[in-house]
Amino acid sequence: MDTFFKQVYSLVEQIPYGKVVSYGQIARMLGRPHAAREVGWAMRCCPEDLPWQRVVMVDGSIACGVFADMRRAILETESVTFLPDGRVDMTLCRWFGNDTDEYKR
DNA sequence: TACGTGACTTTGG
DNA sequence: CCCAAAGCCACGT
Repeated sequence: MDTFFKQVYSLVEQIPYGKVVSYGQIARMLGRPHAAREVGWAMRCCPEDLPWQRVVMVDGSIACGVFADMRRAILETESVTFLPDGRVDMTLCRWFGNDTDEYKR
């Protein structure tokens, strides 16, 4: 992992089953609190090995894209808790790094 | 090298 | 509470 990009992939791969993380959250973990868009850029590459569907907006809503509906379906399959609004329950499913707590507000 | 764009976040009206 | 605008970082052209 030499690039921010690679770090994003590694981090997303570490997201446990039934958990989700926001773009800004990831960016903050990697030391780029304002690089949320970059995370989205990395996701745009859509590696099949990458569970990018677990990466959502900070408010729990699914990111843009024609696959938005599909992503929601996948997350439901992942046993992720959804709110009646159609958003992920970040309160219960937000995943924090293993030990890093620097990104905690 | 410079400008434009984007699967975001936060703050203000 | 909802809508709009600004800010930030990296890649593509």
